[in-house]
Amino acid sequence: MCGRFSMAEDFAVLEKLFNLEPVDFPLKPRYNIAPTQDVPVVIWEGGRRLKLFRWGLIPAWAKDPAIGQKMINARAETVDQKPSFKNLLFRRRCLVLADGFYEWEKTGGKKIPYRIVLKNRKPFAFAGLYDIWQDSGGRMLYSCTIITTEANKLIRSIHDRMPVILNNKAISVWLDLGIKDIALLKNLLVPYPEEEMDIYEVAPLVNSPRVDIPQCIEPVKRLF
DNA sequence: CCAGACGTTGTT
DNA sequence: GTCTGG
DNA sequence: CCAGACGTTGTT
DNA sequence: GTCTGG
Repeated sequence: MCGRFSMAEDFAVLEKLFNLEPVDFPLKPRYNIAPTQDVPVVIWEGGRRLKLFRWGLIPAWAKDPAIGQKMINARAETVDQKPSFKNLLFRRRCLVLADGFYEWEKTGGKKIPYRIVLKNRKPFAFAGLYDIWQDSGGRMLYSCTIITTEANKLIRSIHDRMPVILNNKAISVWLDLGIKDIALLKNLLVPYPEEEMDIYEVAPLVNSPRVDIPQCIEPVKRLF
């Protein structure tokens, strides 16, 4: 699963790396992003546009936006079958930008946080879906979900699910809403190669969603 | 037909 | 135990 | 995802 | 909106 991640990179770097249209708002570095918070996403609007959407998908038909707290992930295996996601797969695909994500290893009564990054330490893109919800006053609320798949060998050591990360080629396909071939799209929703990733233990201070400081992404230093 | 749910994860 | 808030 | 709250009444 | 259960 993916229930927490980081995105501390400057937007200028993201512009260059992902070929974005000029970004006209500042991005604060985030070391511990939790569900219900705004996350940087990219959608196609005559170019790759960076936006901030709320994490936790609130479907257009929802009466209570609280449902979004349960929709932080969508399973790749069933995303084309679930009523909540099926249509979005064709109409509202997005990227969610990150530079690392957290998974917790649960053994016995203990819970140890780990951070997973790319070996090249560059930001990357999760495969996401979004929707637009309107409150009673007609105010639009954009929200998104991150697609998950089975864990690769590296991550399987602590957890059996991981978010889908798209390489450059897959990013272009995912953002092209002209592409509606389900098989083609689902082929993108696979585990990222473990040989291109690193994993390391971090301090439990990351557990609290209120803590959003650089120490969240630092490796735990052992005393021996 | 209408009513009611619509999700994931982990654990048991 | 389960739900809500971050 | 984890942390933290979880209730009512009446009074200010 | 769309699917499932009754």
